[in-house]
Amino acid sequence: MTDNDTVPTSKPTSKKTELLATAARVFAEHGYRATTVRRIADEAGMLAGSLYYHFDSKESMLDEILSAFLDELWTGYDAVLAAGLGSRETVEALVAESFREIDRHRDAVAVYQKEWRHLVGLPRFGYLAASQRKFEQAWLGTLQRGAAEGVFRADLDPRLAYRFLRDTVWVAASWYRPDGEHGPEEIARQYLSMVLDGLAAQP
Amino acid sequence: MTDNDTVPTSKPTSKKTELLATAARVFAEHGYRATTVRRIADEAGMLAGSLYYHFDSKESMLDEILSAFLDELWTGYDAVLAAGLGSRETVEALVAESFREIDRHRDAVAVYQKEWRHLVGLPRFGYLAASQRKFEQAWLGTLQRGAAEGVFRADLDPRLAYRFLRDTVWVAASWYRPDGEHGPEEIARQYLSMVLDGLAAQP
Amino acid sequence: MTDNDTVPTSKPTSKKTELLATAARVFAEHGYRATTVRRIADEAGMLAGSLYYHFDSKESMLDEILSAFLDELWTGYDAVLAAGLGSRETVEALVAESFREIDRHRDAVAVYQKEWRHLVGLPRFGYLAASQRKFEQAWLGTLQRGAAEGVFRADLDPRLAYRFLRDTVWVAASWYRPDGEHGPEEIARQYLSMVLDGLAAQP
Amino acid sequence: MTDNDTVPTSKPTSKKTELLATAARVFAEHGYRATTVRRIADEAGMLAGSLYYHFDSKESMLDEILSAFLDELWTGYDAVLAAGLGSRETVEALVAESFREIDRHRDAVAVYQKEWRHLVGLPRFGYLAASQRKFEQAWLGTLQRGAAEGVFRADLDPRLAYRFLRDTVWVAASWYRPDGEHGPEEIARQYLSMVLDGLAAQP
DNA sequence: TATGAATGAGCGTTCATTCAT
DNA sequence: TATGAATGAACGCTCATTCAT
Repeated sequence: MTDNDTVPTSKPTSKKTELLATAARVFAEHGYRATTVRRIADEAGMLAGSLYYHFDSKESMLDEILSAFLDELWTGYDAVLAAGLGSRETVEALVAESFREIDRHRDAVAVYQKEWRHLVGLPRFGYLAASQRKFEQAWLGTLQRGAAEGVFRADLDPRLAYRFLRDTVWVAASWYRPDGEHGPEEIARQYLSMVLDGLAAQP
Repeated sequence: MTDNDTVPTSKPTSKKTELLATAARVFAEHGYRATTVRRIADEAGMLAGSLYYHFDSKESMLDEILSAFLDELWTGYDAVLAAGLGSRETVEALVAESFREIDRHRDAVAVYQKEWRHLVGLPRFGYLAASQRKFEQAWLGTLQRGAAEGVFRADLDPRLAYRFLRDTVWVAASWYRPDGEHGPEEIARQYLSMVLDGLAAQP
Repeated sequence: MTDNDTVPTSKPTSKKTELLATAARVFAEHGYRATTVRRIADEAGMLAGSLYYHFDSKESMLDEILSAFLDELWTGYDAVLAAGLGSRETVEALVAESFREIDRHRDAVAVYQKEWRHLVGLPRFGYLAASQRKFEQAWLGTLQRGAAEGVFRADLDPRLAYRFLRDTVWVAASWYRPDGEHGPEEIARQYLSMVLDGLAAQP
Repeated sequence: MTDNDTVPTSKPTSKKTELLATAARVFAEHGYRATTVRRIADEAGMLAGSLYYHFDSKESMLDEILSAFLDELWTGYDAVLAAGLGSRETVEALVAESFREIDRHRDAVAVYQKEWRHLVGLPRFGYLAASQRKFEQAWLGTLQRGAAEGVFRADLDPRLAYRFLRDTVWVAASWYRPDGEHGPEEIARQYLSMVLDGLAAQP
């Protein structure tokens, strides 16, 4: 019996996963283009060339970061959408889920926000466009359903309301840092309060 | 009498101004880093080296684009702030002014949004930090004044409300395109309606 | 038993050292400014960009060439100055050491001669000025000591004599090529004879 | 009667001559390659392109600077050589003439010293090689005649003595600045004393 | 698995030069 | 005579990528 027989007991975050986390952090901080693969390697304690044992290219790192994030996002979103909630409860649950994803994938979200516009046209990143279509259907559909039911205001351009809601939530990724008093649930609660009831005092 | 006799009545946009508009457009579309000076020159119909007759560097183009935008922005903001309006009217006027600036400097705003985080630490762009401090004072002060006067809700974290409002307005630059039905004033009106009164139907 | 069995006995001049020798040769021949890094790379059998694996910049090549030369020069000079020789013997030993350095670092000396005036003001090359001050102290001090002791003529402007001696020796680097009959020791001997006793026939 | 009628009374240094003096000064200070034509134009108070009304190229400025200097040098040298002096007096007169030329054409001499090696191979500057051949004949011949006559030491390699004398005089151009006490004649006198009689005290 | 060394395409920039005005 | 604007070639340098070891 040798050491090789033992199963690793520490959580099996593979080297690859660690490298992706490092890359995501640097991409988020400096932008994808401005990040050199040498910089990623430095922060990972290896030489630039060595990364190519783990990844085909810098672009494939970006690809894996974004698709991993979107996979998790849709796992959460799909669960909400399948739960058969009312339209207001659906919006609340989607917003809460969004802030939870921002909390868990902050770097990936920041990278996504910065880069999707330049990537969406590339064949390799075709899934971004697909995700965005599905995303818009989910949100816009919920808002329109709510407007028809009298839960949401009917006097607003639904597309404008959709963009307002979408941007308002996701831009938070650029500054949101979890701390003692503002966990993702608390941020979500306050955001929902602002978005649904407005900033103006009730008369 | 021929056209040649007339003095040009359209403002004589200098070559430099035209080049800055071209550069801003390309920066906005592809990002500052990803934009090559050869690309800018191509779109301006000249060779890359020729740009250096008009500008010291690629960075100085960016500088001129951003500072021209901020100068105009503050001209508008300062007028609003000096008008002695009530806090709600001030917010309405600032939002309207913001959409007007987005309309007139769409490319510059997009560049600003994408790049300020990487620029704010550079000595040359120190004015960005100064502008941001002044910006926060203006908005946050107005929101707090309104909360104290009972015009805005007092149960919200004012910093969160400030960020919400700020992001919500400026992110619009990334998708807003003026068209027949949605001029900047109309967009501002609808945004204000959402932001102040919320998306939920009134009970 | 083949050649492959023998351990290389020649000192293993590193790639970096070889590249510096190549660079020094090209700098000496064409001047630092007129030398392109592509030219150096060509002569080293690589591409221009590859040089940057070994060096930070063209300027750092120059820096390493000059500081390596000055280090060796001062090793020799310091040994002479510490030997406690008489003033005439000190001059003779310094001249001999100088020609030995010219012989071993001919390219570096030529580069030094051509470029020091443009470099001495740059912070990076501050050590050039320090070296020159120390150099002048060593030579001028020795000449003045010899004049006081009656070994050297006392009717000459010492600063003029210093410059005369300094230039006279080092300019030789621009034409000196070692050959069978004129090794550095022989050149030094004849130079000393001219410098100390003059060209005129003794009456 | 108008101002236009007056004949210029100041010496008619043409614009071209002024520009050449400016160019020579900048070439001497920074080197030919490192000098931009824009810099010359700046110092002359015009734009770079304007220089091309006066000169064909940057190289032609260099050409005119060097050939003007050599013309004057040879006027002086030829007069000395034609005077039928003894060999020692010839050497003394040539040295004195050299320092006079250094005094009057300091910039041109400095440029010559720095650049001749890179120019001598170019067809346009073929006259440099011709001048150098003639120069060597004049000096070497005089030294050899003097050695044969017993005026100069016969135990020295004449070529070495020639180079020693040549370099020793002309390198002075790199540091010589005329002042109250050291005019060209005084410098020449002291140099001749060192060169002919040596630095050592007479026994 | 990782390294050391190199590649090659492309980047921002410089600069001598041209030329219509 | 001089200017303003442009050209085009070349420069120093960067960087994603490759590959023998």
